[in-house]
Amino acid sequence: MTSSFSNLSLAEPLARAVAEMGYETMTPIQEQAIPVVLQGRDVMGAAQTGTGKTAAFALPLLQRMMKHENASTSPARHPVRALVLLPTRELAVQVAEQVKFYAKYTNLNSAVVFGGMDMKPQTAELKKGVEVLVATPGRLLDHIEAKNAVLNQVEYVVLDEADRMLDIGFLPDLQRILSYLPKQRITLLFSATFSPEIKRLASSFLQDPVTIEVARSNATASTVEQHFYSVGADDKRRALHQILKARGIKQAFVFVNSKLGCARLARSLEREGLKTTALHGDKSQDERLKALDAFKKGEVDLLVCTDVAARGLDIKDVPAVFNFDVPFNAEDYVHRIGRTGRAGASGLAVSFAASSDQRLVTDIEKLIKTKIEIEPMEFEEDQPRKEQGRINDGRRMYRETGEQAPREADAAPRERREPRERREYAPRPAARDPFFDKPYESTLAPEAQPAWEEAAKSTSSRSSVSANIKPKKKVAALFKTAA
DNA sequence: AAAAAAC
Repeated sequence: MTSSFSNLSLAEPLARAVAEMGYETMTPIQEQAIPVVLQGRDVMGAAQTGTGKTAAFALPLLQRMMKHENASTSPARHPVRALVLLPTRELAVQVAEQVKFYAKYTNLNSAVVFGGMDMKPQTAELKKGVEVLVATPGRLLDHIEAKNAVLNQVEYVVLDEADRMLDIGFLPDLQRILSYLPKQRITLLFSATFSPEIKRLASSFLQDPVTIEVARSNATASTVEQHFYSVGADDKRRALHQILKARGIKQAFVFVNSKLGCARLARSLEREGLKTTALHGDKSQDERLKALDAFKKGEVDLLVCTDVAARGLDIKDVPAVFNFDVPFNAEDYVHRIGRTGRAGASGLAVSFAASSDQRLVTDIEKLIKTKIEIEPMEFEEDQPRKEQGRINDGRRMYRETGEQAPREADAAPRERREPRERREYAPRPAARDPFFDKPYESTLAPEAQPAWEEAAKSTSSRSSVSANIKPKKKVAALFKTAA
């Protein structure tokens, strides 16, 4: 029997917010996780994308915090009692909004801190006193080091998208953050994907955890129709146009593997008449938030993005996801296509696989335990390919039709060009630098060292390679090219 | 083969 939120006997202020949200029946992950979190147990929770994981931890957490209000401190001060960590800034914003909504009738304050934006307003917010802090790792460390955030009274830590937070790129920051927290605390990990290694690593962060798996982890939502088409790189745009048209798709995520590819594709599609915006990590944070907002409001139809948008983003009724490139990690496939088919809605996921992507497709097949047929892409006849080539006067022409492209001035207005972006796309070859001749020294703060060493011991050899070794590899590469 | 996360 599925149970409703009303049987939960949530505190009245929370029940009111839940009702306002329109929630009635709990999703399976909510049904299973909420009672366990209310008991104060550590949790490792896996559930498919789009099934309400945020509410599954936020509601019971707020409920407990209301019950044990100011248990450990004087009422005059508001120390951070719950910390929620996320792997991208946009996700931090989204989760913070949700937490704020659930807590709106309680006395609990919440705030969000993330990089790419001015420190000052965040600092001011923190000084007011915040019980629930939502954050991305780097900026949180900044605030900790600036003594804007004191975390020694944290009772709850949530790692959302936990497998990402524990991966090699985030682990050092995460370790440092955890080293500032009391050892006695409740830790909650949530994700749609958990590899066996990550599960093992995760258990070293948890005390006697309850594992909740409402579906096999790594499972895709059954409401998403998935297709793989065999398409060469040059035909992908044509294929995209055709499928959008044939299936009458109004809005879609279009995932690309690199930031440069993302910026280029967005520009091409815009020029080809599609309402498009790009979201990737080389844009300013302001532009990132604006791009996402425009897509949410339906002002643009296509969000061309990197994996910055692969996880967690909850946008209602997006009917389709395109993998313009097959993702390098099979897990990212699960997360990417999880942007559609949310909350029981139906969705379409279309991936373009070049022949060189065969291995990646096999990886995905293994992960989701589903046979993938790569279908041939059949193009409608007499649709001339409009490939553009440079001609002498610098103007462009369409190769196959011979038709000349409009002058820049006549063309549709482009997005404002960013000089910064261009610089980063054309890095100069690295010069030999005396720095690299010195042995690498850890830049970790001394107080973080023990935690770091502990992590190195407890993780697999692959994970322990992280921050210390990488620079050495670079050194080796430099010597090779120099020799 | 890349992206993300701090200045």
